[in-house]
Amino acid sequence: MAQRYWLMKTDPDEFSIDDLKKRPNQTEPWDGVRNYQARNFMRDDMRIGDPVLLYHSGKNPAVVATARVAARGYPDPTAWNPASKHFDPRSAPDKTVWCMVDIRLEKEFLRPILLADLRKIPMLKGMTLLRKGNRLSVMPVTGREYHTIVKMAEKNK
DNA sequence: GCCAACGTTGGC
DNA sequence: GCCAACGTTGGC
Repeated sequence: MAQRYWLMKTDPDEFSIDDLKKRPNQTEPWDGVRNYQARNFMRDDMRIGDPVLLYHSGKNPAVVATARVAARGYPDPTAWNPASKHFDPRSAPDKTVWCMVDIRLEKEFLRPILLADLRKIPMLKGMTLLRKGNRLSVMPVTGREYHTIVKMAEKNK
């Protein structure tokens, strides 16, 4: 299969790039995703080494870094932990409903690339992220989209 | 803080 | 199987 590229959202109040930086190997299991489409991408399509754009939602929404898939899809144990806010009683260790991948930080952007700025780039007009009402937290991006955004970040010195 | 858009649930 | 009601996401 051709190289795949991804964009993954996180609410920085929950888990931000600064949290990711502090993790061992700057790697984190991407737990807590509770959307079937996003789960299917992680379970079925993401491969180790796939490039990922890391996105902060909320205030000043922006792409903040590049990252890599560091582990293929595997069961998300928070789903059967009653103490977790992402607990789902339908899930169990022997009956997985939810999956996650590991994400390793690659390079933090010197300056975040704001969503508002992405909207100004004609090349990015078709991006899933920019679609009205988009709520997916894990989504594919094209290679052209990925490289366009990385170049914007490199220029932003 | 508001609200549009979306996904899920549950009654029928 | 339909669809109204509800809860959540997330931009503004």
